[in-house]
Amino acid sequence: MIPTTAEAIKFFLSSKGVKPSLQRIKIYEYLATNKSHPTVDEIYVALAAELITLSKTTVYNTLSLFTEKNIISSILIEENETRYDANLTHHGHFKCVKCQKVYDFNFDLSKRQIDSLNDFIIAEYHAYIKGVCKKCNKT
Amino acid sequence: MIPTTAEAIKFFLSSKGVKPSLQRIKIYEYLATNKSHPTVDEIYVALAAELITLSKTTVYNTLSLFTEKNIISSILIEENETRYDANLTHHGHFKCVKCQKVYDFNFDLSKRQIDSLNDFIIAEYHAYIKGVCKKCNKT
DNA sequence: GTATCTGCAAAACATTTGCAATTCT
DNA sequence: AGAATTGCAAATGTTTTGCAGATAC
Repeated sequence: MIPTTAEAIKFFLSSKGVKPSLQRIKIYEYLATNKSHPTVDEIYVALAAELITLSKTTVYNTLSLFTEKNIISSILIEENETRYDANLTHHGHFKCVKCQKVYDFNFDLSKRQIDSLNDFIIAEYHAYIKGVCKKCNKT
Repeated sequence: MIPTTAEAIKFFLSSKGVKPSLQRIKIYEYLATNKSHPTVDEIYVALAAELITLSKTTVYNTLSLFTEKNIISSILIEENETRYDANLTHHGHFKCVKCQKVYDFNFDLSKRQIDSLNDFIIAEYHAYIKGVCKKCNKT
């Protein structure tokens, strides 16, 4: 399960070899409680209200560190924006080209046998779909 | 089949409603004959030798136009680099984190039933995997 | 008190935009 | 000539880097 309380996050980050500074805890907490797959900017804007000295550099540093340590994963759906996800279970992402929202969908590419990749070492599986979501489709 | 001769490309682009200028033909030809999923820069550098007045703006314009008209597709595997592919059949991409090469693999996400996306309109399917390729794994 | 972490300012890239020159018919 | 295309130069936006000050153990 993904930890969501400050205490649990503190413990979780420590267990991954990351010192749980206030900034790091808050950034992880934001990712864990907002399943919106936010961009760096979204995280920065949301947290800057509370952490008034927060810099974007710290957000970048922290997200890179988390990604390296396999604490979160980065997802690519749109050019020139990287999004982040605290949910490390295998799943796909759907981006609505109208409302820009990113939805999760149930799909595990790792369960598929892919013959042409025999003898390849696989580190990450990603699946994404673009289109128009149910809501936007109605309007 | 993907056209690869200048004549065939000329005809193909016209059939898609795109005027076949020299630059456009050369850019399409590069994509059709180099299955390396090149970046904008790779295309530009490769063609600038021959088309000495070629500008990167034209490469950008042309690739955007091709993507809009569904003549090619853009693929995202790495942050801050968009790659392009003239092969429009459904398939996945594998990027080797050592040699940086991008391989195709056989996989068609569109054939999978994804229940959580019922009533969603789907425009594009993408699957990509990162890891270490067979060759790099041996060395 | 020494390592690490944070954050400002500047740099580095990829991509886009405005616009003038060129090309095609 | 008129419309579309090309390409230069400048602008934009995201991410990275260098470094100084702050913080933690």
